[in-house]
This record gives sequence, C-alpha cells and structure tokens, in this order.
Amino acid sequence: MLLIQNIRQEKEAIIQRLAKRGVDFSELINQALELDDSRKEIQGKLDDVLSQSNKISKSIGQLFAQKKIEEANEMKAKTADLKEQSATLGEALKKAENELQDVLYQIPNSPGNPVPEGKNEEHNKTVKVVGEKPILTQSLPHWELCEKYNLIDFELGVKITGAGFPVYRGKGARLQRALINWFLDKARNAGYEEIQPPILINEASGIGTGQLPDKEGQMYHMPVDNLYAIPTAEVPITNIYRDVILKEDDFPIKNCGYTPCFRREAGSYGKDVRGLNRLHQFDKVEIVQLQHPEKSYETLEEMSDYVQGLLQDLGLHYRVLLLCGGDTGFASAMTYDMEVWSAAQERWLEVSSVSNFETFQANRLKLRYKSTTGKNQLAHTLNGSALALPRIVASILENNQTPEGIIVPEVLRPYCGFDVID
RNA sequence: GGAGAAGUGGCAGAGUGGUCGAAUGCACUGGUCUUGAAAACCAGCGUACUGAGAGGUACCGGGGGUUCGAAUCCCUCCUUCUCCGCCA
Repeated sequence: MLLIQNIRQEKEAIIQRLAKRGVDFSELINQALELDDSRKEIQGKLDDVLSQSNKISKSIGQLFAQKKIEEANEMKAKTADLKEQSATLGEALKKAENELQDVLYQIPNSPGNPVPEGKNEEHNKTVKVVGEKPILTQSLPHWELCEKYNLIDFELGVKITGAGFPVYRGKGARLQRALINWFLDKARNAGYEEIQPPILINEASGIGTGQLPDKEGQMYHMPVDNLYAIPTAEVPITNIYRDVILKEDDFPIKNCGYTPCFRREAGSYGKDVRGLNRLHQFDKVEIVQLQHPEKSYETLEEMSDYVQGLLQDLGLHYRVLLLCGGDTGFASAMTYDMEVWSAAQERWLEVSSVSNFETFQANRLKLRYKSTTGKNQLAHTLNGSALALPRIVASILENNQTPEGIIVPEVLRPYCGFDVID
C-alpha cells in the first residue's frame, strides 16, 4: 500500500511512475486524496466533540467530589447532544477510512526509476545472458525423463491428491532434498539466518503481505480454522516483522527459509503447466531482507547477484530480465526475473524473481525503524526465490541428459550421494 | 477436549469507575562530576492521527456494550499459565 502522505507530497511524480505500468492511475490517486481530505475534516470535528465531552466529564467528576450533586446532574444533560454527534461522526470517520483504504488497496506500487515502461512481458528488458544453450544428442522433455528414470510420478499424485501434486521418488526425491540443503547452506554462508516458519497462516498475516483481501482465490483455505496454506515462505517470514520497530543498526536483516508452497493456480491449463512447469505444491527456498531505504537498491543488486551465483554453480544457461512496469508485480517497485533455458522445451523458464518492495509491504505490516533522529520510518523489504525447485529440476534433467543418463551438477553430488541418474 | 487463573509501556510491576497515557524499579538516551570509566545526581524516555504552533484525539490482548466518565464493570473472541484427559 502506498503511503497517503507520499501521494500527497509527490502526487505528479507518482502518477507518472505508475503510468509505466501502462495504466493511468490519476483518477484513483485523486480519489484517494479527496477521501483523505474528508477523513481529516471528519476527524477534526470528532476530536472537537470528544474534547468538549471530555472536559464536561472531568468537571462532573470534580463537582461530585465537591458534593455538588445538582450541578453535576445539570452538566450531565449537556452531554446528550455531544454524544449523539460523536456517534454520528465516529461512524462517518470509519466509513471514510474504509473507503480510503479500499482505494489505496487498488493502487499498485510505483515502479522505481530504472523500470522500463510497458504493458507486458514483451517490454521486459534483458539485462544479461550468461552461458550458452547446451547442445544435446537427445532432448527429451523432463516429464519423459521423470518417467524413464522413475523420478517423479505425476499420475500417482493425481490419485492421492489431484493434478499438480507430484510424487517424487528414489533419486528424484533425493535430488529434491539435495537441492534444498544446498540452497540453505549457500544462503547461510551468505549471511542469511535460517527460519522454519509455519506453513499455515492466519488472516492478519495474509493482509500483512498483501495476499488478502484481494487474492484469496489463489490460496488454499481451511475454513474450519480460518487458516491459509502459504503460497511462499515470504508470507510467514515477512510477517515475523509485522508491527515491529527496529533499530537503525539492525539493518540489514537477512532471513532465508525452506517451505513447501501451495498455489491454486486457478485458470491455468495446457502446455505451460505440463510436468513441473506449474504445480499446486512445490518446494522453494526463499531469501528475505529488510533494509534501510537508502540501501535497498544496492541490496536488490546483491540479491540478484546471489541468485545468479546459484545458477552459475549449477551450470545453467540463464538470462536476467528487468521487468517492465506492466509485468512488475502489484506490490513490487522493481523486479528482476531469472530465467533458465530449457533445452528440451526450447523455452525460458522463470526460476526466480527478486523484488524490492520499498515501503509498500512495510506500510501494511507497520514495519518501521527508529532513525538516528529518533523518528520512526518505514523500512524497505526485499525478497527473492533462491530458488524454486521444480523448474530448476526440470532444467537440470533436460540440459544434463546424455545417452548414459543425467549428469548431476558437481556442487550437488556431495548432497545427492550419486553422480548420475540412470 | 474439561476445570481454574491471568493478559498494563523494552522488561518487571502498581493501579478495581473520575486531575490515569498510566506510579515505581530496571534498561535506554543526554547532561553534571571525573584524566577516563564506574558510582552518584539531574533531565529525557510508547505509538498513531491531527494542528503552523500551543495543543487536541485515540490506544492498558482484539472487538462490542453499560456510564456524563472505563485500564478498572458486563459480553464475546484470542493468547498464555496451572491441573486433568488425549497424543506425534
């Protein structure tokens, strides 16, 4: 959520930056400002009324103390009108606040300066391409490789749960575990504290990171206890810092965590969701940083470099995209996507997304820090996948296939306990 | 799941209807003193909205109610603790 104070101060600049998303938000912005004006006006009136009635109440107390019962009762009569006014104004205030919030919830984060203008993925900017397309003597897609080597059984998952819930087995399961451990060890070596959060969250947490109230359809919901299955570890980990006031020298806070992730992915079908490309349940190691506003873009680069280091270690051919305004997520100010080349599918697969949310999440979370001047200010939050497993597994399987079997990347061998999948 | 107790500022802990946004202690920050430190002493020390400012308003687990007035009374939800039951 954007800060109404910022919208007020830099209205035109924000409208301009938002326009990079390919949509004109000036109307909503104006609406927000008008609603905030009326909110202020109502609050001012309400405060006056309350102030008067507080004064009267106090004097009634004093009169009682002095045993001036009659005078006190006279004063009581005066409050009836004020009471009615404060009830009316109180309701009006609540309404104004809710309306303002509704409008603010509809406004996405305003893109950072380097973000290119554009409506969709066609306008994303390729920042970097690393490595080369592997030349394969055979090129089976990963779903065929999974079957051939008995690594992942998609049908079995359908039987147990439904489509999008694969069963990993044998070397397939071990490869999963190896990747998770290796990712976590790398993150720890890079200074991230490992977190094992709950994978079910309450409503307040969903609101804190912006999944609620709008995107509940994308999460699995357990109505009996009103809990949601997390779509990413970002949700529970970032919510650790909900309603928290940090000290300035706490920065940077670096957390990582492995969790399964659950996404309903309502509405996606077809070739794009074949095999591991899109799942309802998958594993991911997430990295999260809280940073001082002046350093968050530096940190975004650092996190992007970190994720790229993982891809390089795995020997994968990848590219880095700077997402254009229209393709940048609702809450993000700037996002890099890392895409790995899938040799058999002959397409790029998104394996990581690293974003700077600036104060957009922190505002909802009420995540602040006390600056050296003693003032509380919103912190910046960033996160990224490091990494999501399914597409990494797909790329490793496809790109490393040989007639003799699938060659396990060297860095994973100590974790897997085998060199080749055959 | 059953029975009981409790939730107050960073922590501890007073406060059971009226000058309580809240005593006191610890912690923290600044100052005096000191070559420096400690001790002692003095001062400051929650959050948010609003106002040019003085100030005003709200917040004592969350929500609702009673009252002229609620940290204090009532209802409800949540959480924690103790005992019992069940159980990885």
